[in-house]
Amino acid sequence: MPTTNLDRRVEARLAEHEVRYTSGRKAVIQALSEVEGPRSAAELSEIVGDSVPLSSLYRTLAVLEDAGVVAPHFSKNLARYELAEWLAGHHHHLVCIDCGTIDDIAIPETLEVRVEEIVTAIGDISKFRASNHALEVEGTCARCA
Amino acid sequence: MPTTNLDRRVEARLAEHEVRYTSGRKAVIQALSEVEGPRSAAELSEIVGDSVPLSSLYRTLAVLEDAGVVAPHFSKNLARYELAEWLAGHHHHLVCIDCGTIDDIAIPETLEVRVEEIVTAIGDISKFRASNHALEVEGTCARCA
DNA sequence: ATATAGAATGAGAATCGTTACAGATTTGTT
DNA sequence: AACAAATCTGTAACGATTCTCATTCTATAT
Repeated sequence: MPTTNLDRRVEARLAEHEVRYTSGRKAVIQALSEVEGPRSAAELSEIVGDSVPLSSLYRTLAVLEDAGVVAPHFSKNLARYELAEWLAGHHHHLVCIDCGTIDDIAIPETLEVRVEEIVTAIGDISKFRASNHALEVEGTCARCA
Repeated sequence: MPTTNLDRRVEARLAEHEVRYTSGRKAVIQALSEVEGPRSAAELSEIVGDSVPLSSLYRTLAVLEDAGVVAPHFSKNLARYELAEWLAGHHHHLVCIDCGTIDDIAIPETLEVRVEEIVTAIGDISKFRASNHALEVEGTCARCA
């Protein structure tokens, strides 16, 4: 089990939260780093196999979420997890209204700047202090089209 | 039970889908029209009381969603419903990272146009057919600030 | 190296929100 | 009133998630 750069960053973050970077947690991080978008516990279980039992998987996700290493997304009554933005980079979401799959999409800097301008404007007209944002685009994915 | 303008619009929409606008369905619509943001089945049950049993409430929400009268919103493993955008108006969401509350926010037309341009651009660079969108702004709400 | 304390694990039971089922009731039509 | 279809409702079933607790592991002190 090689220690990647990602591993090092996760380990450091977990250390701040005084929890260990165990092999089960490593397996989940590894799995999440290999897929495109958020994945449910069941989907992750498919990937990691018997090495991480379902009950441990759920607990692992809770620990990782708590430490800010992964972030949950909810759709169709089920939670899907992905690496937090400081690990995966800022991105937006394409949500398929047919199959529920969520794909990440990073947009060109020029567009991103325009999104940020809008978010700033929203902060100005509301009593809300914005710290992050995501554009959720709903529609039909290539597979369901 | 007076028939409001909202009732008439909902009734027409349901008629298109060949379902009736019964008193239970009316009660749910009424409840949703009186609150600020999305509400879960349990929360709605609190409002409508015994007049709509929980199992009926769930089925009612399914019927209304099917007809496009209400729209679900997922967070923390539970579905919250609100009136569809053609009834409540297009809006975005302010998600408080502290208390979890989601507030609706409608933005000025000039900003909305810019959001739509960005969504269109995203559709162009991906193989995704966008039908709707929502800007999810994360941050701290006035109460938690 | 070994002992020890705290952290982490794993199998199964329990819980929660939600859906499916089936019989009873209501509605519109004739 | 009589009928067929739509709707309702209590209960059972279900899937996703959380909890429990006995066991295993790990870091640290000795």
